[in-house]
Amino acid sequence: MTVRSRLSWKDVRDTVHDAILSGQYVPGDRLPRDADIASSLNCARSTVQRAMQDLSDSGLVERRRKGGTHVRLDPVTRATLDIPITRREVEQKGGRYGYQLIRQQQQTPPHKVLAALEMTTPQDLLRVEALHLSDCQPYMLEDRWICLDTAPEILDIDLSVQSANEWLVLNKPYSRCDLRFYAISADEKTADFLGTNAGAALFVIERTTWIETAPITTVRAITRPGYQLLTSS
Amino acid sequence: MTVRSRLSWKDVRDTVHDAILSGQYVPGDRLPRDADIASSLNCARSTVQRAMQDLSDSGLVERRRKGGTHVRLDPVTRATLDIPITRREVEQKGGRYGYQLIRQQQQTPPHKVLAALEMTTPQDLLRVEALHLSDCQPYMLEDRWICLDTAPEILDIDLSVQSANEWLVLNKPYSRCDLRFYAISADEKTADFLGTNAGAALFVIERTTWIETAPITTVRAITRPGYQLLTSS
DNA sequence: TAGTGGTCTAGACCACCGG
DNA sequence: CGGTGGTCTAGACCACTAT
Repeated sequence: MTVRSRLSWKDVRDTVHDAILSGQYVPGDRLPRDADIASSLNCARSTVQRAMQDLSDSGLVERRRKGGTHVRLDPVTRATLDIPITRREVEQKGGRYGYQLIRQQQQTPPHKVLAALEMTTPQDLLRVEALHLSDCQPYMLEDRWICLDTAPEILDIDLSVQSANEWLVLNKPYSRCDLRFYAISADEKTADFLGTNAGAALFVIERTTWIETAPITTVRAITRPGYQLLTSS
Repeated sequence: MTVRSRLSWKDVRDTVHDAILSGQYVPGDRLPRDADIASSLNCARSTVQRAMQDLSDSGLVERRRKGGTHVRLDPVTRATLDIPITRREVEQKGGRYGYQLIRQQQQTPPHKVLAALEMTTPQDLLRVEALHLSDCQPYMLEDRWICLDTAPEILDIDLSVQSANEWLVLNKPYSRCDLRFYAISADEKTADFLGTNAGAALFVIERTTWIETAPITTVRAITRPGYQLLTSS
């Protein structure tokens, strides 16, 4: 007799995952009830629950009360992205971080910015343009709008020393964050800042954050040529 | 006396989250032990555990045995992306989906492709080039390499009818997926397929999948001008 | 080695929703 | 209405690691 060690929820998850990978269940199929899986694998139902929760989170199965658990008909590729503070990103890639404040002034935002922030009443925002450097080479150009109602303390910060990116992340935790990725052709001014030629294809990250419903900031970060964004494993 | 209903783990999560948002705990601070939070909120420790797990998953806190739970020093913006089958993506945006097979042939992959698939021994792969359409307009150009050892059945599929994208997703579940995003300048041929001009900035999605350690496919999907990728949620 | 998070269990009740 | 997943509890033991 071999003494089997207790099953962990990861074991259960992998068992079910393997059953799906092997074709034992195909998209649309209904899986056994949690309780049945539990008794057939000889573990507690809550262990199965934990395993199925994980499979559900990763987009492989769909669960509904009474409806049971089904292999997703339309599987999605679900990925997690981690976007660190720019300083850390540069340092993690082995570069020496540098930072230049380009411009900082209160001004009336264009409608596009108001819309991104989901603001209804127009009001002046703080606009900050800055350049992040890696080993003294341009790394990322950011054009940021900050809501002074939500983050008035930013006016007391010397943004030529500490980047708005860093100050905000450390001092203004958000409860919601929208991200948007796309490509643009560099215009003259942008190309100049990033040390490339007008027309170069650049990767852009737009990020807008709120605390509850109050807008904090929206930023358009234009990366240097060749920049790539990877999933975090 | 009001009778308080039982606390859910989401209540606990929000309570702790709010304490951090309000500045009661700042980055680096140590939070109370789960057991203490449990008794102070009058719920079970496993309820607190569930809540803290969620906060940890979302990148707000860091947990270590014996070390306790700390507010993350270097908060990351953590986002989840859902990338559906291209046909679904087009349809969800309200377009009529179309598909054209451009070329399909077995050939020796360049080193770059081998490296992406983490293959050591060179061997012929199936290369498939295809164009996805939305309302008869070019939507996405894909250049795909498929590993015939892992997915030999693909040779029996008529890829002029069903896209490799769709067949693979439905029939070859993967256990690992790498994604990579960047921008390129359209070359003549690409511009022609996508109905734009050479030099246009295009957003590119590269995806490579494995089942366990066996490579399945790697694909470079070049999107039409103006394409944007958004976070789910 | 001792403190802390991670997990498992068995049981109970609830919430949702399909038939 | 009844079946299914979702959650809470109380307790136990384990695994990791800071001290």
